Amino acid sequence: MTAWYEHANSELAAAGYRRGGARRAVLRLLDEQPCARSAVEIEEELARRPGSLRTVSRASVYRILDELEHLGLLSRLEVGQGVVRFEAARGDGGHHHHLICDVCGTLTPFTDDGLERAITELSRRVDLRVSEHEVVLHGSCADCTR
Amino acid sequence: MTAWYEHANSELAAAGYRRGGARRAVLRLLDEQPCARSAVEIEEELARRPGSLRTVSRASVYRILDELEHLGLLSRLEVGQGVVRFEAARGDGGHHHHLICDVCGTLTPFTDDGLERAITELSRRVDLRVSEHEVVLHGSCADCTR
DNA sequence: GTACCTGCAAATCGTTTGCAGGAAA
DNA sequence: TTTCCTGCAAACGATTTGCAGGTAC
Repeated sequence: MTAWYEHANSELAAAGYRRGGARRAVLRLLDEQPCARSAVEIEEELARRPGSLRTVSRASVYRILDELEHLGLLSRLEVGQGVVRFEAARGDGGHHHHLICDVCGTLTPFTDDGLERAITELSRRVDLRVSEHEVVLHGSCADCTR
Repeated sequence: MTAWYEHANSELAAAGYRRGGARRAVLRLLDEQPCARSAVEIEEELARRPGSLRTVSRASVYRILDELEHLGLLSRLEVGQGVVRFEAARGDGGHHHHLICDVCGTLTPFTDDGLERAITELSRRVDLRVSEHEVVLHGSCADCTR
């Protein structure tokens, strides 16, 4: 469990949410993920390991993801195939963007300082109060290109 | 009608597609758009002006968008609300990215050379053969911030 | 005990597909 | 006439919602 998990719990408590077993399971699973996951993936992963966590119904997974996103604890990522994925918003330390293989669908995170600088600068000049940004590079990964 | 419209028509002919009235109407509508549109928006817009273009069934809109995307004539954009939007891929001249107001949903195009340079450079070092990229800045627009 | 939390099943909504008639070549 | 193009309606799959029972406080 990382600082994000602790932070998420206190934010939830501060927002008046009660402790619910389903929510804790979703939080812990998301806390372990290296990259964004969809609601269906989360539901299946939780069902796959009844020992360590617990199963959570699909409706609850969606509701929980929605609450967490509204509290700013998750980042939403939409990329290909009309599926929405979420990942822990860990603040500056965990900020990254995504590479997606359009052949196999694999999602990989990456970071780039030059990119961040360019985005910070242009955010100042556009006619929008920018709260978040997201960059996705599409292509074919090493496995699929071979 | 722009060069893109002409180009799209010859690409379609070269790919062996016949001339269909529905496809021409979708092409012309997309040719007029300043920014990405969803299938539903396209269907409604076509139905709204029976004089200049013609109505096209929703299924055909989806099929046509799919064909055009596979021929590289359209760029796909997924941003918020689980809706897929498409816009004419006009080549270097028309390359741009998007600002989205998370309050009212308005989509606005923008361009930035510094951003493009940063992306070109990082595309070289990542483990993906990059074919496209997309940048979205989220926030609240001037109207919604006031 | 009250108000929130959860699961189930039904409802939505964007998108896709099967099929039959109409149009282009 | 052959093959493609379209529309309609049904099918699909992700997401949302209504409702009833369970749980935190």
